[in-house]
Amino acid sequence: MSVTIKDIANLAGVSKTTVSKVINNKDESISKATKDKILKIMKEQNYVPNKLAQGLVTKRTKTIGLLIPDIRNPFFTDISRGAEDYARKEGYNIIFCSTDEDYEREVECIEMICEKMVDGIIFAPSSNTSNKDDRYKNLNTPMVLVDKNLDISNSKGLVKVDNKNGTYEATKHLINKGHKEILYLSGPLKNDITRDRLNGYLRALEKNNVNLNEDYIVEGKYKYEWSYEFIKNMKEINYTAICCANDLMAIGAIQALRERGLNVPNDISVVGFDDIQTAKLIDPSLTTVRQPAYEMGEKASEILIDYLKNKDKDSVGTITFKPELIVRNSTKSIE
Amino acid sequence: MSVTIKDIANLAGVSKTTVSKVINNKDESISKATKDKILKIMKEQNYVPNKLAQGLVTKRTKTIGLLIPDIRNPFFTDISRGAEDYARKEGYNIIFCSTDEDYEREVECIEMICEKMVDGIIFAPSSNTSNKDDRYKNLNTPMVLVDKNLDISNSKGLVKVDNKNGTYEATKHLINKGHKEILYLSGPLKNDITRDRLNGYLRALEKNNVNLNEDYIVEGKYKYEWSYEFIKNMKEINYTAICCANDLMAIGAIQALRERGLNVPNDISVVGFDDIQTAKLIDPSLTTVRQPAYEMGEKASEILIDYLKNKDKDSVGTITFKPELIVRNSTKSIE
DNA sequence: CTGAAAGCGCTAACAC
DNA sequence: GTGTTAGCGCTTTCAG
Repeated sequence: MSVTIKDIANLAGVSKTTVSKVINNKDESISKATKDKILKIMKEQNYVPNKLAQGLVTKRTKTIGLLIPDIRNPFFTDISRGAEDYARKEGYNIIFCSTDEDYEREVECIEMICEKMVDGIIFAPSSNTSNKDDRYKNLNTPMVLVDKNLDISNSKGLVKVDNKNGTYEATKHLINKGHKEILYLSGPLKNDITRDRLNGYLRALEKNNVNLNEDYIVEGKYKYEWSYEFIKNMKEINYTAICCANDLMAIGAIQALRERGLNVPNDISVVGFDDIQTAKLIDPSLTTVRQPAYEMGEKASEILIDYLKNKDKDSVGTITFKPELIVRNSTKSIE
Repeated sequence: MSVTIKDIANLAGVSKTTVSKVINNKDESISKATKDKILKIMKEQNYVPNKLAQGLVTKRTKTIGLLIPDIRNPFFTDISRGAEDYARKEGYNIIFCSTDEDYEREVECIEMICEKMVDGIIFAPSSNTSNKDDRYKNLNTPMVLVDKNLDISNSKGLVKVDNKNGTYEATKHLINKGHKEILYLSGPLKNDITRDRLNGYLRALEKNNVNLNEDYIVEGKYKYEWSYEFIKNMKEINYTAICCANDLMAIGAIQALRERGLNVPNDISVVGFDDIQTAKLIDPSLTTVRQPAYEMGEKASEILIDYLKNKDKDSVGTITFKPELIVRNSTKSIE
């Protein structure tokens, strides 16, 4: 069937060992003549070394597993691409699994992936995964966590984004533009990330001596439809700006305001969070907070591969990325 | 280090063979007692069979390679997820590689992936990849092509979308609404897909006895900025509808029309192609043509895995998916 | 400078 | 019902 190291050795009239050495560039001790000969034959025969066999003896497969909730979520799409690009540079491939935030699936996927002897795992746990759980305990495959921490012994680092800082900057931006009545549309507060974002809003008010009006904080859903309905049905619009926990909510709010005859940004300013593609395409384009997802993916790969290169290394701890405020046309100074 | 089949065999006081048989469910001939014992020990020891070793002897790794231009392109994101979901159901994992439409990278990635002994490859070639090239020729890994055909011997099928039919339906929709002056904004015509889409437009006119005005066909770029500038700078708006080769162009056109004081859909109707997320979020929401990317990914996986199950199977030939017209608020009957 | 031999963890005939 | 043996394609001591 396909050509093996043995075939090359026979053809070249040398031993497998010698061929192996040139494959792996451990050829200081091989004469130029035989080396060239082997190389030539390998090329002619279109030989590619079987990584399975290699991996079996070296215990390194040069592939890493990527576990994310859903590749279709743009945040994770970008993380994946970042991870892939860094990995490729280092000669690694990526096996990916979408877990749909499903606990059982996470466990299944980890098992599948470990069987394949990946060298390491980049894992973005679902928001429900409990820290208490010990199902990942027996794992000795090294892991880098993304976005959410887990108390596991083989973790080599955590890459996350400073959500609090994101809404902090967004809110500060509004305050700097003279807004003091700022509605905050939050996602479901049972979730850490959601709470961090809310805290950023609160902190920005506090730091800038803006009074907090509890009524301005509304817990909702991370959906266009939710914010649209909410704003549409509000009795009174007694604020000059809205800070939203994600872009979809911001876009829904803008649409509802428009239908109520209010202009964004002239009457009301709106900021979002995420910087989805739509943010720059709508009218007015949306001021929002971009998460450096691609860079985070790269970093996760980097930490994992660095560790793989030097297994004495300790966990790098938590690497926090700062989100970036992108100012567009949905926010405006008051008056 | 990690526990092997040998350890289990020793612990259970049986041979590796016996353990192997229960691992692979070839246990008709194993007594219930020993089977249970082995199972119990495997569980206790947290044993997972090493797929590398298995693969080395069975010649099947249960992983498939996925080669796409860019995972961040939503069309390919959805294809990937479809492929992944079907593959998982069948016990396969996916290694993915983004090629950035780069010819050299495609070749590199295929090589990397073949070394890892994937059982098959799902390949969406870059638009520039020439049929003439023979670099993929020596491959004996089976392949299913997506979106674009390639003349390779080991192809087991091609999954594509009927682009022509897509613009045909979109144009027909406009004609049905009474439009006769329909501007067509095309992408770069060197590309097959782009030409197919244009042909759909032409065919719809012809079939419905609408005169073709050559001036209505404009070759541009698949970008928001291009159509925005183009419409913004047009001397005369002498049409009642625009059919765009993708959604970004449609959205750019709508923005430019708005800035020229024209209302969509009251003054001008606009249709797009792709159904990106933004399409339903903008105001007015965009009538467009959705490509069944997820389903295409599933199908590609299905074809490949079917073949893997029965290697006598011939190529299934070309499977063509019909795009779906999604009618929203950017189109309206004339008068 | 090169090769023989052992072994990675597993499966698959074929005996017993 | 269960075990023996050979071998998948490769790397790695260790000799020569």
